[in-house]
Amino acid sequence: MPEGHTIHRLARDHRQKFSGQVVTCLSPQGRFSDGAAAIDQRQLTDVFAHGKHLFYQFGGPSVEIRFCHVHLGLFGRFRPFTGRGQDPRPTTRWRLTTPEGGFDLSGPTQCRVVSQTDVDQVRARLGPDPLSESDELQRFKNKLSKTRRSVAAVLMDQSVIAGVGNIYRSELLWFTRIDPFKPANTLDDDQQTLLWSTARRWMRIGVDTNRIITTIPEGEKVPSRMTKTERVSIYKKDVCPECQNPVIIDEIAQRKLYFCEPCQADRA
DNA sequence: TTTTTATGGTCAC
DNA sequence: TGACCCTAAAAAT
Repeated sequence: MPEGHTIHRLARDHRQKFSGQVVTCLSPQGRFSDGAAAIDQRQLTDVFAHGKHLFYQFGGPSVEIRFCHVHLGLFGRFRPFTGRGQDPRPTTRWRLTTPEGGFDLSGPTQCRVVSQTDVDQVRARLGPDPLSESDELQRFKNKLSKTRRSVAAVLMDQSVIAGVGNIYRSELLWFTRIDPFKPANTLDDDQQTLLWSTARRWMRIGVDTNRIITTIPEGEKVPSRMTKTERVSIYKKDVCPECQNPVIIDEIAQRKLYFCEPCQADRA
């Protein structure tokens, strides 16, 4: 489920539900036993996200601040529960419980207890996040102008733009009518700006709805009911909604890119 | 029932 | 570029 919007939504939900509370932590699977013990019975003081990375901050009186760093990867998943919850499935890496409820985490690429320094190091490697409150358009432009790699490859590079994943990538390139193979440093100012502002707009919708929706015109309200096919324009589609030509599937940066050749023919 | 696929990322060569 | 890690649901058989 995870592109950046999912992670930011999780941060918001978990912060609202659990921060301020003293939590019980376990690792039913066993692979996170030491980490869980290190944060067990501590107070959760904050939860925040940067790109696809999630950070849980633990304080408590007169103890060193610790963080749990979570990255869901492709398979990671949170399952919330109320009350005491069911017996965890055996793959549950981390169970966090408060008196009202908690969550089970399974399948993450990363789930480790780390220091403030570690958090800073992870974040230093990440590029600007379209979901950060401050608008980092200029940083994004600088990153783009420094590489000759294709724009399709670069949009998946978390050090260039943190949080965009494979669906948003295809959708962004189609919406902006940019040729996916165009070198990133040949984009003009309008293209750079449109990519960034569209990512910001879509991903904020993504956090609010907990879904990837890229078909709402700017300024319009998101309908309460939308089918899967209505939510995106090009990803996993057979034909281009603009010109009806067949959608091309190609692998760029190890992931399937969906695009329309005639509509995105703006070669450098 | 088995195989494939998925919104991700790292490391070695 | 390929090998590998992680898990679960959908698709194929």
